[in-house]
Amino acid sequence: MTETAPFPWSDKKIAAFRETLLTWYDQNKRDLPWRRDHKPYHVLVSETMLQQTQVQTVIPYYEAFLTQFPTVQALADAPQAQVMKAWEGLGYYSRARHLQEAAQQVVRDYAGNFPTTAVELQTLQGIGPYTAGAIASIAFNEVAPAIDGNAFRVFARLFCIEDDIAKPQTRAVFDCVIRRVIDPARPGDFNQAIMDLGSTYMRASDPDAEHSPVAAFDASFQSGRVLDFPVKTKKPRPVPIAYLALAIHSPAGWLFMQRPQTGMLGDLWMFPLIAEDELEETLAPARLQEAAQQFGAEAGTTLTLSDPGLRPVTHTFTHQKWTMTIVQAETDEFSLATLPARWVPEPELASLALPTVQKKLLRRMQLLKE
DNA sequence: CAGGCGTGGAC
DNA sequence: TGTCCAAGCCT
Repeated sequence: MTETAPFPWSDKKIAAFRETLLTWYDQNKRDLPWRRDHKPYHVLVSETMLQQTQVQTVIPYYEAFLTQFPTVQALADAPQAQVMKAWEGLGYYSRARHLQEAAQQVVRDYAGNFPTTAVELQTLQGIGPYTAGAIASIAFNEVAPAIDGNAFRVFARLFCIEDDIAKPQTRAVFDCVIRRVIDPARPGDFNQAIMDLGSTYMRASDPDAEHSPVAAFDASFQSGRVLDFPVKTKKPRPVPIAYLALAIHSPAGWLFMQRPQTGMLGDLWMFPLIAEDELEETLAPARLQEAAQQFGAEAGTTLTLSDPGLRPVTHTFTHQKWTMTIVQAETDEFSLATLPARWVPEPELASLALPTVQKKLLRRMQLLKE
């Protein structure tokens, strides 16, 4: 479809689509925790967790998060470490930091009452065009599209839209189409119905377009090209990276470092890592000494290597594949340098926000169950 | 704009 | 094991 082509659906067809979609939704919508009410704070928390994350994964995190931080005020006032801990294992950790920042913005700039328009909502940290549209439509009945992966896929199929959804500029094409079709009487339900459709009959893999309630409106189905849509360029495969993970133990516990706020696994705690390409060969004791000195150990500190036999741990991220060789060492406690580092006794491991990759290391060392 | 940013499930 | 995917946002 080009920008100059006339809109392919008549007003009558648009009305029929809305009726069909919403009738199906009213009878078949999933019973999800965040559909119990339409409070903007609840919508914000759920939509943030749902970014690039499946419903099944989010449900327990959502329940626990709202128990711990029941109001936007409570989240704004909470210690940041507590928020990161609540996010542990969910991934994309900047979402947690941004979510709390947004709560603080609402408290500080809006006296605790959420702004009610998509345009204003987008000024809050972590809220982009999708989440703003979702909150505005669901909580405040604004006629605003909420264009996520489901909406891209559903409308690409309904209209056989060939534009590459991986390109940012494509959003405008879909925004234009959806504004034509969205039901102005029930924008929030319309957006959620599209998502339910996109996760059932019109899912990415193994779709069931034949039995879809909107099969009659589905141009890709009518032309036998369901799997040709949406058009989306593929992402590069993960780059392999080899690390040594330094598991340094003293009577005070294990040496952990807090990762920088920006970048991967920001604010979370891990063993110090050394990229293997920074090393000549395997880790000589002298190199371990050198590394320990960076954390504050004096030159004479004795480090005894232990348990060299652990198999490496692998962990794949979206864009990197890590292989980590664990180097365990025993030492006397030394005072840590200015780095964001701590000695962590084993009972306190549970109170730190640890990424899954760190938990894998601990499991391999049998310091964590499972 | 392109690329960075996690994790778990499905196949 | 590899590959792709899932209710995106930030820089």
